[in-house]
Amino acid sequence: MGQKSEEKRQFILKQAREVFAKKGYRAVTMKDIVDACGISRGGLYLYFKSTKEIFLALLKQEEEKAQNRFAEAVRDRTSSAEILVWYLSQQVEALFSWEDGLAAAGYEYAFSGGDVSDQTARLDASIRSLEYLLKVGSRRGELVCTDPHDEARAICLAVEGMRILSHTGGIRREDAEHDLTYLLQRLQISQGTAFDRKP
Amino acid sequence: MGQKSEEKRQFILKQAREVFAKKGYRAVTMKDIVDACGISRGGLYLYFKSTKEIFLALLKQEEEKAQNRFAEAVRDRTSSAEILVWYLSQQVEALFSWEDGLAAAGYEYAFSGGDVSDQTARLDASIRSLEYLLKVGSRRGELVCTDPHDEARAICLAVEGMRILSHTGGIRREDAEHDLTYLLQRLQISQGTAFDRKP
Amino acid sequence: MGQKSEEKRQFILKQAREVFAKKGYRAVTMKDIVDACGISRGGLYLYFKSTKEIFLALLKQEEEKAQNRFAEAVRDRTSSAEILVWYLSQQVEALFSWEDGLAAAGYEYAFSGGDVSDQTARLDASIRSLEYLLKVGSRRGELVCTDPHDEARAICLAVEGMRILSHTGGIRREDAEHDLTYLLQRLQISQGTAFDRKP
Amino acid sequence: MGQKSEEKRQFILKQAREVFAKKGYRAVTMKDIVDACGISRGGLYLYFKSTKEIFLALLKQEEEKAQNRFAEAVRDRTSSAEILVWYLSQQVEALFSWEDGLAAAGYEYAFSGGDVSDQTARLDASIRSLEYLLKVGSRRGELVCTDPHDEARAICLAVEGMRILSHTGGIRREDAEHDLTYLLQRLQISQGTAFDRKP
DNA sequence: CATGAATGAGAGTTCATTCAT
DNA sequence: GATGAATGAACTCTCATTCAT
Repeated sequence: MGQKSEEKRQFILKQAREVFAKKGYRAVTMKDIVDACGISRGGLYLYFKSTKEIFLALLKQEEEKAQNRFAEAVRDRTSSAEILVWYLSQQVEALFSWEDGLAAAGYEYAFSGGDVSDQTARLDASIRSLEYLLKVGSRRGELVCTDPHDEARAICLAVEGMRILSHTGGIRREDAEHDLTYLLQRLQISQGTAFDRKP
Repeated sequence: MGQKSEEKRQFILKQAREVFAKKGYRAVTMKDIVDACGISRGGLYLYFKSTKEIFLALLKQEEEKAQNRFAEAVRDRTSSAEILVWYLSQQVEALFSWEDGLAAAGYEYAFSGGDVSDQTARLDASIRSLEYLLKVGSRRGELVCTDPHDEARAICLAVEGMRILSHTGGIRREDAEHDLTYLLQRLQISQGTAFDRKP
Repeated sequence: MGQKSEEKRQFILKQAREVFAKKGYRAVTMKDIVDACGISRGGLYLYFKSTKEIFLALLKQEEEKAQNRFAEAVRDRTSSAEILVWYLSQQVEALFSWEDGLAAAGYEYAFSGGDVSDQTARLDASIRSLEYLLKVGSRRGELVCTDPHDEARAICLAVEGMRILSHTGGIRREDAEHDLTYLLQRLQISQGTAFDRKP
Repeated sequence: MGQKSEEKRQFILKQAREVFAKKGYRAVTMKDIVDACGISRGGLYLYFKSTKEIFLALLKQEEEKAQNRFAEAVRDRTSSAEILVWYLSQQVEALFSWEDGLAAAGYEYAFSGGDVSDQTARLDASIRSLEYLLKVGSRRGELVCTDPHDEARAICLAVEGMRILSHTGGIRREDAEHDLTYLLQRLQISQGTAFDRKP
């Protein structure tokens, strides 16, 4: 009807995600995805007309997930510091799980001259969220931060650094967790909130 | 073998660098390099047997340059804080100039499953250098840093974040400079050394 | 079988005619026709099993129209010369209108090794009609023609030449009209009949 | 050197000519030509990048031949009538020989929206040549023609008609020769020159 | 009757790699 | 050493045709 079978479309995206996670962006061919899905060459073209189109659809899913992530962190938590800790910890965890599988391909896509406005927007949103938490937390005395905006940027840059390194094998999970702990320590988050944080 | 050969080899690398800087890693074909060098297809194979081999040779050159960079920062400077400021400023500057042209291709190479031990080593060296400067500077009272190792890592991660963003268009030069300033401010570097820093 | 079917068949032919007129013969795909008709792929196959079959059906319609054309020219006209002038003028006019839209595709079909007996028959019929008119007109003193058969062929060949050129852009409407006038002049058609000819 | 091997280029064109003569324009694939030449897929692309490019090269050759044809007709002949007869006879002969093998493909190319300026130019040149011969011949009393320009057009149109019919099987060689004879008769070419004409 | 998702053969095109000169 | 024509594998994309619903 509307878009062929939405179910099949989702199935293709699911399989394609693994392919992109394993091979990056540029190296992926339509044949790779056809093989991963066990469908025919022509069949795939009924749903997507290029690897780029598939990848963009995946990035869109990614974006939605990211938006949910913050909402999820806020739910059931009252202290800003708590939210902050949970939000960042969860992000760092994600780097080393299948959840961040598309990041490498995403960078490659960006290098390939793809439109990066989505990714830029995501980073900006992340910075704003953090800034807000720092501001509120600071006002309530849950943490110490004289310059919420710059501090939010600094933290996001460091997380971004962890992300790229996690995908190139330049950093191990334990190190990343340790580094995050250090960043949080500097905020002098009052005890009681900080260390029941693991997602 | 002969001297003539080495000269040509260097010429090829020089031309290839531009190609990789412009097209990334995966998109580069032997033909691209042949065209950029104005030599014959077969001729190129006498020196390198794949784009990968060429790229690895370029990475090796990069590494040597990076090593020199710290040595250069140290030369003619006595204050640790001064060295630190100069070293970091220069790195951030590089991100937005041709000097960092291979970075994007380097990431792509890493994503492609290439050996990243060189790049990891480079990061480690950078962290160690920073840690050393922080330790010495702190002892001499030029700056404030209670945890040199973790702080060095935090700064390097942020710089790494700037690097990737600078190549995907996610950050502008002014913002990066501002962010670096903030990172340095936190070290409370005593006045007089900090702001004559531009490379 | 049913009346409903025949209606749809005609609808398909009507839409297909436009497609063939626009894209020629070989370039037309079943998909083109499916799209032009707004029906399903499978649906089309219920009526025609290939583009060739559709095109043949269209050619058959053409043939019927051509037969009517002469009958129409004869109706309400008594002078042979008048009929002749009207018949040829109308044919030349047709070349530059949608009426001859299938001609280009028809040639292509012929080149593709399709059966051309229909088209040959059409030409022969045209020659015979002309020959008859020349004979009668000559006998009645309405025009001058010593060799009706050969003259009929000569005229038909020239019209055929105009047809192909009109479709390749090799001749303009005004030129074709001028050329036809010249051919008619040679027959010395007595004044009074010749120049009220436009269809 | 300049254009790979000119010899091979000519070889490809020679083989391709047969393919186009047999299959028309649109139906010809690069693979057809590759097979006809016994070379590799990639090899062909070194010389031509599409069937269109090959076909255009062939049309260019064709054009050169056509130019030579008139020059050849003029050589060793003094009477205009003689030249005219020879020139036209030879053209009609060509229709039924391998010499005109590309005509069908040429029409198809024109229908496909290809650039027809060359073909139009060729027809114009032919008309001009004929007009000139008729004018001179008429002045010298070798033939009778009151309207050289229109007559030249009429003859060329008829020849064009013969051409298309010869390729669709709509006319036989004998008929075409007979038709040409009729066209020449009308010019009342004085005996002695006309019938030693066969090329 | 009618639909439209699915198939797979085949066309176009590019490139790493070889090899005779 | 150096050349560049030649090869053939691999990839993208399109369509005629089928078939379960």
